[in-house]
Amino acid sequence: MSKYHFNDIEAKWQKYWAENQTFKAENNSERPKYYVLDMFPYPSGAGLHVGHPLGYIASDIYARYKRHKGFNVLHPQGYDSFGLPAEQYAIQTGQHPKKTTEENIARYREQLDKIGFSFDWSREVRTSDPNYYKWTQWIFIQLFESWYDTIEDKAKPISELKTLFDSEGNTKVNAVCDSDTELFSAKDWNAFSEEEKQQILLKYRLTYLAETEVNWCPQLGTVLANDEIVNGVSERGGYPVVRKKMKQWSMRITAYAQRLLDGLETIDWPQPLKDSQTNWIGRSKGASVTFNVIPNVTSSAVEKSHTIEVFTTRPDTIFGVSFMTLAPEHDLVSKITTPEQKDEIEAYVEASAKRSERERMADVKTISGVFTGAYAEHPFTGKPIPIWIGDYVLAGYGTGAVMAVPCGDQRDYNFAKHFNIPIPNIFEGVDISEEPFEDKENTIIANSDFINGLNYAEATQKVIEALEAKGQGEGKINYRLRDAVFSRQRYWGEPFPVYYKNGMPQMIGLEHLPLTLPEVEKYLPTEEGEPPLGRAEVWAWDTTKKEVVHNDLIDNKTVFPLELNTMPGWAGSSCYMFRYMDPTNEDVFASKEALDYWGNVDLYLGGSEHATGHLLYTRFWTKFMHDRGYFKVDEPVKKLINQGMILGESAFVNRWEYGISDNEGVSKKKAIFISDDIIKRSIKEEIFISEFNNKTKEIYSNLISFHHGLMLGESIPSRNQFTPIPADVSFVNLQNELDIEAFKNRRPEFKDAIFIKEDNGSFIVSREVEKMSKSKYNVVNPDNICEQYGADTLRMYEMFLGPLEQAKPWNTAGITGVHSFLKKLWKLYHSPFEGGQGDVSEFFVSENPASKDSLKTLHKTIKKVQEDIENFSFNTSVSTFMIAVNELTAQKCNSREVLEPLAVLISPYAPHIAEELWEKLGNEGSISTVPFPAFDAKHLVESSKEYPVSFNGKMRFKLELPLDLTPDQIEEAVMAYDKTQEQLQGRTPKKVIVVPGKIINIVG
RNA sequence: GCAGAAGUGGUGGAAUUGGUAGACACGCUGGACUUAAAAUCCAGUGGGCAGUAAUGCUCGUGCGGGUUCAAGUCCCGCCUUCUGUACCA
Repeated sequence: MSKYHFNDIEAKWQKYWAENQTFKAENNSERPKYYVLDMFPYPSGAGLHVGHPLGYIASDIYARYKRHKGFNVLHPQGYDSFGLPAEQYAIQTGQHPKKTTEENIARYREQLDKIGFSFDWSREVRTSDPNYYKWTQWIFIQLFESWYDTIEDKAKPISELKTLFDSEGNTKVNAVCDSDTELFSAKDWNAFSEEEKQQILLKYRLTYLAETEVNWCPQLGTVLANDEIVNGVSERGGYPVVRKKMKQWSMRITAYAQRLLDGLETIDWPQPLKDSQTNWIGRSKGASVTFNVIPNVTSSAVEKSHTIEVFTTRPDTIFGVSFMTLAPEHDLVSKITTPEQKDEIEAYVEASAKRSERERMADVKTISGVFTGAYAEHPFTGKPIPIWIGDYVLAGYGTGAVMAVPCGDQRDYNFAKHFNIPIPNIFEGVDISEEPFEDKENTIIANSDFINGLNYAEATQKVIEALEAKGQGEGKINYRLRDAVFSRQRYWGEPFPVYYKNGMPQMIGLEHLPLTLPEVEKYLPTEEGEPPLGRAEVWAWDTTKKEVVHNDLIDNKTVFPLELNTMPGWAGSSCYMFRYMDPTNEDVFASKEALDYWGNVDLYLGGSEHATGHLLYTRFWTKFMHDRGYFKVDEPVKKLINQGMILGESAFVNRWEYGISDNEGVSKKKAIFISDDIIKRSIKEEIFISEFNNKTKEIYSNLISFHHGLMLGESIPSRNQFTPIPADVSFVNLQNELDIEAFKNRRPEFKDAIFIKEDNGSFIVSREVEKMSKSKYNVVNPDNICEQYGADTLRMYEMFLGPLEQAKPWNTAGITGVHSFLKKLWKLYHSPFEGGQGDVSEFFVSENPASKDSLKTLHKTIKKVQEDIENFSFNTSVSTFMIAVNELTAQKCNSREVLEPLAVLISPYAPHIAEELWEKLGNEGSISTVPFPAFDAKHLVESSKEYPVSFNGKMRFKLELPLDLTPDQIEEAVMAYDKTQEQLQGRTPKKVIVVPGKIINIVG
């Protein structure tokens, strides 16, 4: 006995860790804290594939390393367990999403446990657990009860705002609010009805209910946030998205736009991720300008005076305005359109509303628009400017209207050219007959009254001053970021703690939370188009009994209807990292002591796909919680690393498209699959048809006669004569040979297919690297790897694949190298059993001092591994371990002095084998908190160096010299050396470069 | 279009401030052990040329220039691939 029985060893230690709560973090500790967090997993039905644990393994190594370094490490894990897939599955099967979610979590847990992570499971949270979402609802109420003060630049309780309104109205209040908020005095305010007051306060609350234009996805039956839409279709499922007006809860994230930008300076996140947040927030500096619409006396439609507000980044070009364009959805469109233009405008508005976002994006080339018949007055020249509508102007950005300056903007230029609108030139010495002049750095303004001859900056300044003097504009900063829609018309999410009294939302008292999700008989919207919660029969709030009661009791006096929407996926994941600090606290979100002790996350590992969604919302909520005094910190994550995706190597069987189309159609066509090596060879050697014919004839002679004539062509083979059909990678071995029977069983439609094989009888698939996913049949499961090679091998191999941040394909071929490394490591601690046979050996370490060489190996390994971990370069430390074990094996090292620290060094990477060896070495307890071996430079001190000697930069030979020589002595020694003279062949060197301890270069 | 990252053997990848390019591993080739296979162990392995050989020469880090005694690494100009993002006024 003493082979490396990894299965037994791993099961033993996983059990030990669980029973002894080895990785439980303390909220009170003398040791310094360190918080390592992983991406919050959504427990999908497909389970984990080998790509998922990559980041978890890296963070686990780091967490374990930090424990060896004496830190109190918080390394929790939990589940983001609300979400669409479970609900879609529920709709299809009728199973409660709670049930499938729990099953999926159980499977995830089993898989995670097998890999040997050092999670503190006592802190597990699940977003779908009422004890957890109670606090999500609580945060929602805090947001509802807050407004944003733009002077102090922080969120404050709404009660303070009411006090201000009581005493001075809203005229002097500096707050973030809806753009249509009207001004009122204290007197007005006090005269308002309670309902009117509530209506006004909604315009200030950080979460508010409003009629907003949303992205509606009919197939998913819900609205989506901007970051949930990719290329105009839903991120999940890829369904079309249309624009629709709905009453929705929104989050006033725009209040935090500037702070979300500024905060990026303070955190150590990858630049690309910061860049994408910066772009998403989209800050641009310019001015808002108000244009007065010229009343049209002949038109009854234009009676009132209207104004159009626009945002521009180029106030300096204001004299170049030759028309204005409104988004088709703009409120003014119906009000200013003249009767003559009415039909045409209405047709255009209707057509553009029907166009999905995707269509609009797909065709950016087509220029379209309609003249409204109305004119606006230029603020300086007073000239009339025609007002158009066009869908190149987006309703959602700025004010949904632009002052068009065709000479200085490509889109305005295209529009003007297309509709023959004049293009006045306001740039000095620039030809705009072919294209606009968009370069603001080299602008000199002309034909522009009081700003002639000025550059961009000067002109902008002057124009803003002039606009302010006229009361028709001001300098302004605009953000692309929109308020985030927070309602989803779905079942499987957090219920809002909200009921409606006269249509006005009311919060349920904090002491009555959680408001738990009701039961429904179906997970679909109601026939009336209400969300699934509309099907719940017990879903009304009794304000006297303070409980949820049957809908029949609704009287709108004491019993009121509850909100039917649920919260989006990001609700539960925006503050979870803080709840881990005190996850079982029933009285508060987390105790002040716990929040203050742990602060924020020191290291987070996750993919870059959450850049503009989850990671932005998390920063927003954290800043909000900070403002309201709950969190000491205002950023959730100090350092963030994006792990690269592990890609799958898909396998394809190549179907020969031999072009048969008999009278009865393609369905009769027999599938012929051709082994990939034959195809490659055929293409290379141009032996296409004859080879296939011969092979086909052998296997299925009837086919030749059946398809006679079509097999005889002498066309030159090419790849496009073959269609790659995906084959499950589990049916393919390391030699790319397909298990044909297994393939046929999985794909019955090919059970009669013909397989043209290699001469040796094998069938070779072609390979392609793609994203790993169930739909591509290229998923590799970690469980099988753990079973076959062990978790320690899996952990080390995932790290060995390459740099953490880089995307890389998974290829199981290399895993044997890592596995045999662990076997060699094991062997190092064992010696042949006396009188035994073969590889039978027993544990053995000697107490004798280690050799100088072995100590050198150990210490250079300590140095390198420590540096690697701190630089997150885990792939290189795996190589370092291999080198160390190879060297120690060669040195026949069996000394405890070296082998004991070696086990500690390797334990973050391969914890199970390290624990086992640690125990065999006679130690008590877990290796996990043993101090990391100290590096001692004295073992690396050398007395001589084998210098590479170069001639004109090319290394020719090596020369061993003592390290204590001066450069002059080195030069002397080199020049005296035979080989030097041989190289020089009598020439005298021009120069000799000596870098002591590094290199010698002889020039000449 | 814009922004970012990356291009090194048959493959994954090393090379920390410019200083021996290809560490480590896979794969492949040869050998040992075995009836055989697996496993294990040993040796070799960037291309080309010369040599029986030891060895020597030469070309080589996407392409073209440059700086330097010395460039995968620094500078300038291109090419390709990937990843975000896109009518943002």
